[in-house]
Amino acid sequence: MSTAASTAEVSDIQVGAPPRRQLTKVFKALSDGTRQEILRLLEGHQRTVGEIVGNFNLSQPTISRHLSVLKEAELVVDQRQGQNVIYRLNDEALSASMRSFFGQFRSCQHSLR
Amino acid sequence: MSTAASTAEVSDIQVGAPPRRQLTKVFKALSDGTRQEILRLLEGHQRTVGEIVGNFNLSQPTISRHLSVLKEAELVVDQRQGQNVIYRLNDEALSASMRSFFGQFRSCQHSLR
DNA sequence: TGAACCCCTGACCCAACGGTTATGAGCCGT
DNA sequence: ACGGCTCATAACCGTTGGGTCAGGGGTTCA
Repeated sequence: MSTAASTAEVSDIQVGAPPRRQLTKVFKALSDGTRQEILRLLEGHQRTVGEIVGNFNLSQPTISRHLSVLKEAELVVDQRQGQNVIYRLNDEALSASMRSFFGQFRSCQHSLR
Repeated sequence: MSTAASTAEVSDIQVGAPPRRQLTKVFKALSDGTRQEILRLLEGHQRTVGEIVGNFNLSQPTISRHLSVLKEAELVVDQRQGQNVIYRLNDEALSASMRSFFGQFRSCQHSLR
């Protein structure tokens, strides 16, 4: 038992951390350049779908699909506001996913606070 | 300018950070459960292909292709040793990718050292 | 109610992905 | 040189993924 935790024997997984299936969803969501770009757009600002579409040379349905993938991965949150639907980053989920995956690797723990 | 760097005005991108195309490769590589599992196997130990195959109910060629995807993403490094080929984690690339992507988001910067 | 706007969903197409089997290349032992 | 072991690659197949266009549901305003 090298790095044994307190009570549980196999406790690689932190409490409150996303389960593995969800983590795979997250990486699938991040594995597309357009979706990465969308996340960058949402950093800081919340934006309507139309605003997001305006930043790409892609059709509105295509962006809508990307957004639903990001929502499924819980990386973004949407909220209806009149005619518009506003998307914003789900900050907690983003950093939780990051910590839960990369925390498994010694070389990354150095970089985690 | 909260965490402004020295000279450059727009320096979201760290020096020595992987370019975006490479980052997408990394997330694509991470977006498969088997490949995530392989990385966990390689944490700490280096292993031969045969040892890795022994941990899955998948054929040797399948694992071999997964390994080549991970290698393309520079998440692992291989090295011939006699009959065997030994794979090990590429620690630097892993943590560099993590920092370079998640560093873009305020909510994640809190967790980065 | 109806028109206009914003966005999502369905149906479809082609490319990419993950799995398989078969085969071959590279390295050892005898 | 040969046989056996390890691993990678080629060819193939079904599924998933990302794109399009067409259409429809929700909301606002007159």
